[in-house]
Amino acid sequence: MTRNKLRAAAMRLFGEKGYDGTALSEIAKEVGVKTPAIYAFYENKEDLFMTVFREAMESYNTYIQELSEEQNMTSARDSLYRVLSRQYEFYQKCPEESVFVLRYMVFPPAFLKETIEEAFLQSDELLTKAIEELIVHGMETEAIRDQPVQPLVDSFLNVMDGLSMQYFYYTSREIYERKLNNAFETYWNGVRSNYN
Amino acid sequence: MTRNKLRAAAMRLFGEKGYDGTALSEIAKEVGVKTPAIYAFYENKEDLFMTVFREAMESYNTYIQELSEEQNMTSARDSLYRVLSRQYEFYQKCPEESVFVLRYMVFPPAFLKETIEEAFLQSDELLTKAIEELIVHGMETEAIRDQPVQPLVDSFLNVMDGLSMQYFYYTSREIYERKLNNAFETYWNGVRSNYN
Amino acid sequence: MTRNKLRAAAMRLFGEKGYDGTALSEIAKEVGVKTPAIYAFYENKEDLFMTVFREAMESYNTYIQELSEEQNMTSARDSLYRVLSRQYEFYQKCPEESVFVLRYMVFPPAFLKETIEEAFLQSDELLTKAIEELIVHGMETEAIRDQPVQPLVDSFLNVMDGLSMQYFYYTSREIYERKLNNAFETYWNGVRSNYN
Amino acid sequence: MTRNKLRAAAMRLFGEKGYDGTALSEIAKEVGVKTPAIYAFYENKEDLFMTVFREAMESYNTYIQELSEEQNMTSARDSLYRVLSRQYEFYQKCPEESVFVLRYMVFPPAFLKETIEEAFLQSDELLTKAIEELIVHGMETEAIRDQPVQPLVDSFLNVMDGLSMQYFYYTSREIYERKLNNAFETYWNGVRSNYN
DNA sequence: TATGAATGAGGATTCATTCAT
DNA sequence: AATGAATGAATCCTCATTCAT
Repeated sequence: MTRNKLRAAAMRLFGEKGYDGTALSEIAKEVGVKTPAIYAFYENKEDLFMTVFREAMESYNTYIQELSEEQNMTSARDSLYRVLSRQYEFYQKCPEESVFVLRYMVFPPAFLKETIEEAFLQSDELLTKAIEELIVHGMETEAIRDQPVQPLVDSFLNVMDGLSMQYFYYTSREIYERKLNNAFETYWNGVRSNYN
Repeated sequence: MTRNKLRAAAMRLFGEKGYDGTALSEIAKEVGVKTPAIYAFYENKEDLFMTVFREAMESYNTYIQELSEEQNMTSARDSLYRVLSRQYEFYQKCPEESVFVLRYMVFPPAFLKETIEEAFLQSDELLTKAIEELIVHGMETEAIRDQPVQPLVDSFLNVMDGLSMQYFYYTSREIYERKLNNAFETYWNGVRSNYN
Repeated sequence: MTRNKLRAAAMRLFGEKGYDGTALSEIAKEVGVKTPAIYAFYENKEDLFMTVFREAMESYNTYIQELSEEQNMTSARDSLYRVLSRQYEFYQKCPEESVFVLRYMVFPPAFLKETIEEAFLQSDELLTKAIEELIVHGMETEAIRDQPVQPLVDSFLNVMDGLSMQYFYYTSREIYERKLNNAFETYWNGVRSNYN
Repeated sequence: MTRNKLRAAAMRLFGEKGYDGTALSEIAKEVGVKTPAIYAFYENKEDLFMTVFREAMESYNTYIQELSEEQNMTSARDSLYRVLSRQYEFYQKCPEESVFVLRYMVFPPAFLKETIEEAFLQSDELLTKAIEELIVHGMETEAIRDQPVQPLVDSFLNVMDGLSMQYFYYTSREIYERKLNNAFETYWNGVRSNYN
């Protein structure tokens, strides 16, 4: 119980204030426990952080994995849009995990640099593959103009990354949703075939 | 002299390791001076940080401002592309400033949250206006299909933000350049008129 | 069972790393038990230490006591030599007890200073008496030159103390045995009568 | 100034209470300074300890070195006796250094084991050589019976080691001096020639 | 302008100990 | 007899900051 509450508090605080900006005492206090209690569950600050990091990554990867699984029946347009809105959903449902992942993906603490690079590459590959399938499927059904696939994947990922950043500095829901839709629409215009 | 060296070192270190992760002693050491020397030039850590922050923002804003100024003669396509490549140039020429701006734009330390939000909004407005002009110009010359402007601006900014993030986690130059070109091409495809 | 294993582990670790340098958790771990289990058998760290201390002293004293008991039949030379070799035997058979006794005899933790001084004096007296008897016996049989007894006792104890220290910093068996024999030989030369 | 006072306080406290039993705060308090001030002069606790250790060793070695230098004119008996009384002098003049050296020679903290063994061997060799010269000199002048040298060196060192230990647990000056004289007398009886 | 000395505040971590189970 | 959870006290150490020089 305490173990999990600690994990949750750590996720939130590390995400919000950074590794160095978060004192173990704050995490403990948030859980209603004294600092040394943390050491009953985690070896040290790094260990707590790593545990949280792994959990956040897993949570994020799970969400990505599920993309490939539900793609099937829907149109390419819908399923690509679905990717963006699922990402948005994830940010809303798991704001702590999201901030955490984003923060440490881009600005890992020194001791995590390598681990994170690996985790990132792995995650990136998964996502790339999922998007690729959707796009290929779109070409097969002629929703997307026939053309080299990689550029379309690249630019879709670019849209996603852009939306990631923007989620965190446009706090207004409406503005974000507008941006999401507009970004997607332009992307779709750029890739779709002229038949529909 | 020392004052400037301190600013530069602070820029680099605050950017790389974060506000809390950077000790004044590290900054001093990088400059070859003892910690208390810092206090001859800056009131305290926050002051040093703020100075650096203002400088980075100014550097970034200058680069944006210049966008509007040189837009004129070239085609809309070229000038939009120019925006992306200038951003890229900025990242390459001023990597310290870039990391710094990106980091504190997205993850400001608590005491800076408000200041940064203002600075961000201001900067964002500048950029938005500049892009808007380019796009309107593009429509006037019929390079861009006639349509509401805001969505095109939104999605261009989205492309830019995406490229920002990607610059920091795709370390390979080639990959990044490919991604930049692909993102732009898709964007352009999505907005251009069918005449060219 | 556990009680004894704890005692043994404590003996070894307190002897090797000192009172302050040994954490209860180490002792527990060596026994394969969690720290609080110690409190089922011992009141606290001091109590455990004292128990161990008493045991080590008893073990040491027993060995000394036995000296007097077997002295009888043999020649003075042999029985004095026997004292040194029995001390050596003790070090080899009970290395933990030996280190422990030596360490806390010379460097008792503050809270034990008085207790240990008493224990030491008592032990010293026992030993002194035993040696004295051997020497007197040696004079009676004219193996040892007739002369005041105390100086001979003093210097024999000095030889013993010297060998104690040396045992702990000359790790090589051979060197130690050589030193033992040489020390004894010189001593014997210094005290023996000229008849043999 | 503070640096030296710290060294002195550390010498005393480390010697008296052991490495783990001595808190930096105690050392600081003895000097009339707050704990962090220590870090202006020493890297950390180990560094302070090592500095003190080196100083104590040097002090001890110097004393040994001087033995060889003044040996010349005096009789072998006098110069050997001189060694013991100089050792005694050293204990009295530099009680802190003495306790320190003895304690860590016999019971080094784990992180010092190797360093100390080296230091010890080196010191031991110096001393051995010095004693050897005195004894050889004694044989040349026929004060000492002609015989193999090593045993006489061994047993003299044994006497010295014995007196080391005894100095620390016989607190009475008179008793110690008696023991010193008696030990020496017996030793000398054991080695001297019969001519004098 | 720069430094050495010093400090208060705070941070991670260890440890002996307690208590409910 | 043994453990998991928790804590108070203390330890080493870092850091921003001050001040006299």
